[in-house]
Amino acid sequence: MKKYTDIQVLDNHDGTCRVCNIHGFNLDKTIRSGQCFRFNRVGNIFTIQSKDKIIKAIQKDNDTLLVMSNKMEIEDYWIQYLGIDIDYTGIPLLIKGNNFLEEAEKFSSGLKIMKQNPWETLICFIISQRNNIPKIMSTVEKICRLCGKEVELQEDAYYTFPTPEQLIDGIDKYGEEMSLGYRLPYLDRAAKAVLNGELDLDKLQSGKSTYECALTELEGLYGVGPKVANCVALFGLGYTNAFPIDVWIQRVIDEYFDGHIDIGKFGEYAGVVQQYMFFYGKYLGK
DNA sequence: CGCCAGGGACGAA
DNA sequence: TTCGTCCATGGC
Repeated sequence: MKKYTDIQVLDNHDGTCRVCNIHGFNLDKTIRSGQCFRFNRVGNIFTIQSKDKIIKAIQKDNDTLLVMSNKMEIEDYWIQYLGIDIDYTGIPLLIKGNNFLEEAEKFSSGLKIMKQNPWETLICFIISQRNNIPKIMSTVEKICRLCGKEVELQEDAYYTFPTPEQLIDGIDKYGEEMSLGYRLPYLDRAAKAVLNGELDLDKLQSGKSTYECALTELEGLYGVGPKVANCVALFGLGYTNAFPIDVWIQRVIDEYFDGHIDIGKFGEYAGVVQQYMFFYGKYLGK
């Protein structure tokens, strides 16, 4: 998969930067397509958090983003995090002739697969089980508030995403108060596996391991099945071929693909196609 | 294989 | 107001 090399970050010297040549990247579609759960939108201003970092971002036009952060952090972290640098021009050829996918691609244009922090992605998608997006977001916010550290931005208080250690301490301290339900032991055991070195998420990233290897490792965790493992592989580990199947995707497959889809032909873009199906299918569903 | 387990938000009825 | 459903998984 090709990467854009001409994206420019221009410092406005007022605490903000302009990110130019973003090749049609759409912030709203990307953030609100159900990949990430730590954001807040007021009008066209998105506040986005990852680990201990935080930005405010506004889409100015098709080719420009205004981001409140420093140039280095935007270049080294947020552009990759938001998936702005990945070129999807190979997709139209792969879905040619399939009416549903062509419509979905049109509807989703500018939506990118994010490259989130693996640990954060794992915890968020364990929490996502059998929950809807508003509930996932409030639960994630809650574990950050209870277990993370307070940080301030423009006189507002925010909370960092807890480290494995902080999460374990928080679970000991607050337990059921965290309203995690049956997911509580899943989170506890995942955090302990990372802390004691049993699970090295960094080594599972694309380029350092394989999709099959990563999936096996993830599914070995208590409370992690194929759905969550594929979400972590796709949104956190960089395996764009991962194809998580949730109730929405299953509904789309049943309704528009006669109950079966051959994802092999989408190759490394399978996960992107899946996200188009999710985003468009959910829109059609309501 | 089928069923059940926390819980809370949300929309349909 | 009640009821079904929501980006699942493990235990039985």
